[in-house]
Amino acid sequence: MSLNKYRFAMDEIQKFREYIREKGLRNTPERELIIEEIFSNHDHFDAEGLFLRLRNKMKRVSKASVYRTIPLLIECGLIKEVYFEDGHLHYEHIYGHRHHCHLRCICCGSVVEFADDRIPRLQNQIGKKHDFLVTSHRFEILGYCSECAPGQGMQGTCRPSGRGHAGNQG
Amino acid sequence: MSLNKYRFAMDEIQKFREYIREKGLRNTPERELIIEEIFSNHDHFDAEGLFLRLRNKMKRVSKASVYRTIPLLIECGLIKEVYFEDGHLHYEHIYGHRHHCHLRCICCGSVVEFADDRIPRLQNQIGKKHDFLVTSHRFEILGYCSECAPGQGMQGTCRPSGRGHAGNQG
DNA sequence: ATATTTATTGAGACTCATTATCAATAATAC
DNA sequence: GTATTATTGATAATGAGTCTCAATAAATAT
Repeated sequence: MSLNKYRFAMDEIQKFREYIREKGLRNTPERELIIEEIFSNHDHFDAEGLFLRLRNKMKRVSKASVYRTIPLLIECGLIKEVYFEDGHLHYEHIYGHRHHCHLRCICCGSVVEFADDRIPRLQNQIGKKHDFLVTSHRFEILGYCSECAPGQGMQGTCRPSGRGHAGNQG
Repeated sequence: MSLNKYRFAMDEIQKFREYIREKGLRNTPERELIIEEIFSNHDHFDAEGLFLRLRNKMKRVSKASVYRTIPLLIECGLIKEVYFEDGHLHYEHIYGHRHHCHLRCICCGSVVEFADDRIPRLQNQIGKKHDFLVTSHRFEILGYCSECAPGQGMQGTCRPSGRGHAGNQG
């Protein structure tokens, strides 16, 4: 882990500690290990994978604690859900990503991140119109990546989407 | 079921029959019962609820058949996934809805549909930019509805989100 | 009509992600 | 240091969704 990354994780741990204190909860080494692990990597992750990464590094944290910590991190805004695929949720942490959305291949599952200034504007206008206090949005565009586009021959590599079906959207 | 609604469902069943034929599959009364039930109602639905609705109307269709039919209906574009909440996916059928997105209250779970002409345009521009053949999108705005907005007193009615956590998004 | 082929069905077993249980432990407040 | 009580880990329980398999029934050919 680079010095930089470590410093970033420290900032996030600090934010988490404050949140915990405000809620009258308790700070624990297990929770800090989980946050450090999340912020040591910029990829999307899921609960099981996170648990295994910790275990492989000999950080003893139970699966139950991983599952219990994720909602706390969501509540304090350090991570967010990005999509439901293969029967479970996938998350990402907020550091070092400007706010962005996802373009996802419905064939091979590959994901491209994108950002567009018009999206937050749209979000706010629509929220105002319907009298919602908007906190966030999720914009996901689905289709075929260049590798998987029909008629390009690469379709054999596409895996069927697993449990929960990540299928088409109108 | 009004005459009108019945006619609509027939159109959809027709579309489904063609899809089934093209794929070399077989049409069955169970599948037709499932489609009729879906199109008899304009609300969002989930697999379990659909199964129970059928059962309450004494239409004998097994849960397995419900689960097996849903992906077929997604593939042929008659229904689509709208969100993952309370540990499972929720769907809607396409009839009588122009394409729209959802504004969802992260507190009480209420959903408002909205449509905006700028969204499909955005989708296409972004798809082109990243060399994706776009088929669809899902734009979900999260926040607090007017009933649940912080500082408005109604927060006691908010239910915690269940399994899978429908929590905040950046 | 009848026979043939094979997709579909239903019941229930199974998988696997997530949550609940509970006794032991350990943060925090006093 | 003691009391209070949130948290932990191990594991049981839950529940959504899938698989299995023998029986059934569409579609098609005869």
